[in-house]
Amino acid sequence: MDLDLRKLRYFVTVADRLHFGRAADELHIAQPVLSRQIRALEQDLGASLFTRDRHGVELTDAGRQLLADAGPLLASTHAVRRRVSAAARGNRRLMVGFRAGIPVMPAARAFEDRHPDVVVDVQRIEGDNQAAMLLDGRVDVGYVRLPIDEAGLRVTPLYTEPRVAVLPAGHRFADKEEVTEADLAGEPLVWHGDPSTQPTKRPHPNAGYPVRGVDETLEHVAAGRGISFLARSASVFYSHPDVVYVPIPELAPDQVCLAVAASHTSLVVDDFVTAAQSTAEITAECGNYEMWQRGGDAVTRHA
Amino acid sequence: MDLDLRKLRYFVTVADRLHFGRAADELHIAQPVLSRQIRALEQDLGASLFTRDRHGVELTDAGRQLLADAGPLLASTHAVRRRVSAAARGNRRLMVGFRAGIPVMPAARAFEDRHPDVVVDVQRIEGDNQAAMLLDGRVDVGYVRLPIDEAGLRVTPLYTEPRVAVLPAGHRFADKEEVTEADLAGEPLVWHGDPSTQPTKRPHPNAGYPVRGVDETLEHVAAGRGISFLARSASVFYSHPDVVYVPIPELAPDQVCLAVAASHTSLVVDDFVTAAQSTAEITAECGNYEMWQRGGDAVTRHA
DNA sequence: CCCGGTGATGCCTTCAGGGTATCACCACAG
DNA sequence: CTGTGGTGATACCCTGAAGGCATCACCGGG
Repeated sequence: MDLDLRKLRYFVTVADRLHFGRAADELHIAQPVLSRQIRALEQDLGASLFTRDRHGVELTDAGRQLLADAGPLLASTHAVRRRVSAAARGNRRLMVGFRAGIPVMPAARAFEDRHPDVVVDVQRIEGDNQAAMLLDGRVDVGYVRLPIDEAGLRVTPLYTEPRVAVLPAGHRFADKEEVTEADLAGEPLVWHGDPSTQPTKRPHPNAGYPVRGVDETLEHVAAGRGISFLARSASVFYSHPDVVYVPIPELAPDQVCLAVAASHTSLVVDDFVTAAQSTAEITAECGNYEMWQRGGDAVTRHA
Repeated sequence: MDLDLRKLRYFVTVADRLHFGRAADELHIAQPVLSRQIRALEQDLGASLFTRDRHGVELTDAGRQLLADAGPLLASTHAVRRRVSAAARGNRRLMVGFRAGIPVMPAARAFEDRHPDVVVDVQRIEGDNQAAMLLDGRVDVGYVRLPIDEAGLRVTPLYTEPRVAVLPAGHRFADKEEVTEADLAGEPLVWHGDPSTQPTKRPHPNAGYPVRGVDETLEHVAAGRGISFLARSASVFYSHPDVVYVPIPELAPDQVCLAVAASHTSLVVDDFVTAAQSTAEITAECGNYEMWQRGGDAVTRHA
């Protein structure tokens, strides 16, 4: 009758490993049990999920579909647990995640004016975990930068901001007023995020070094392992003696959005989204936040 | 460990009825079983969900949070079942839902050019079921009209279109070129949708008659039970001898969006969204779809 | 003070989920 | 050609949770 989430979790493990024995090992159950559970799941769904021919387990079309759906589904069950526990503790906290350089406090203050009983917590998130943090409920709402996997999320565009190139101090373009993408073509790239989550979408197809967070980016660039790109506002908060920032106006601007887990039904969250939208308009248009207005053109709001 | 969806479904029933005995009856299980299952769920979540004091069961804060989350979660499990079954049948179909008057075929044709192997099915949806149809997978993608409960959905705005007032033939404004909201203030309203799903958000707070679909709306208006409002394009497809349409330019325009279940991860769906966005731009701007470009006053009237 | 209706408890049965031992199959080394 | 290692499937048993039935504890209204 109801989908069995335990079997679904087992399925995900088998689908990842494509090996019953090792999957069972990881799940700390015996292999025969796993075989039976998967078969039961197949019977329940009325579809075979794996082809077990000689030497090798392979996903069927149905299996691929289930694997694609299972992740968000399991994540949202975890999110439900978190939210219920929070509500049971008489939760008056809202966890707001943000990528480096995005100002959270204006929206938080506007929000706390309307909800004096709710405490806003803020927490840094990174490109490689921003979606997961939202999906499993570790943050209620997140200021994210594109690209992001929208599956399971409600994503509201806020504004865009130009990007800067991050170059080692001795770089041949380090003294330029600005650079173009063509100038830097062929340079090895220090890219932001885990290669398994965002293998495409990087500005250059070059091999390079995967990093987490702005600090690591700066260290790698300073060490001469490559160059990188940052949203301009992020560059304001981080500096390194052996690194320089050079505007690269040609590069597509960084898009800042507000994201909420699609399963997250809460008036409090909705109110924060509203507050964030109006304060984003103010920061973008009036520039009462210094770093937005630093040099160059004002940040443009994204339609 | 894993959330138990059976218990969750039981919980939803109890939370709806606020009565263990009747909930058990509806679930076709014995009442003691239900009591134990709910208690087990409370223990599993580490939170009490109901206050069972004398004469009445009441939801706690945690229970309200769980009730809000449980619906989308259970719906998405049904959606997963549907999608897996579809994939197992070697599904090459895409079910597209649409509200009355929204042209689907341009996007469907553009989509089928890119996916000759996929058959696009279209299906009418209504304001009171548009979200549910998407959430439980009965349609893969939906052309919806706002307002819609965005929980569990990814909603992409497409365009807006003006609305018309729907008046009985003998109405005092039936011969006007256009009317304003103030003109019609105080008129009883035939509103679209189930009162439990959209009790707010109607243009007027008047009492009125809930209906499903455009046909019923016209019947009620023709019978003199009230007036109503429609997107202009919807009015093109439906006529009634005793009903006239009058433009009401002042009223906020109807917003047409494309919605997808947030849990629905599929390249095919993403491609349809892309196709819909570009064709929406074309229909809105170039007017190769007649009814979109009809001049504001060219709305059809029926004496 | 009893009575009807509520949800909770106690006890039993059934069956799904877990374990161990083993089989059937196949590639490959000797 | 045959043994061997490694794969997933099958057989069989045990435990615990879900279900049913009977009953209790509680409380408001005659």
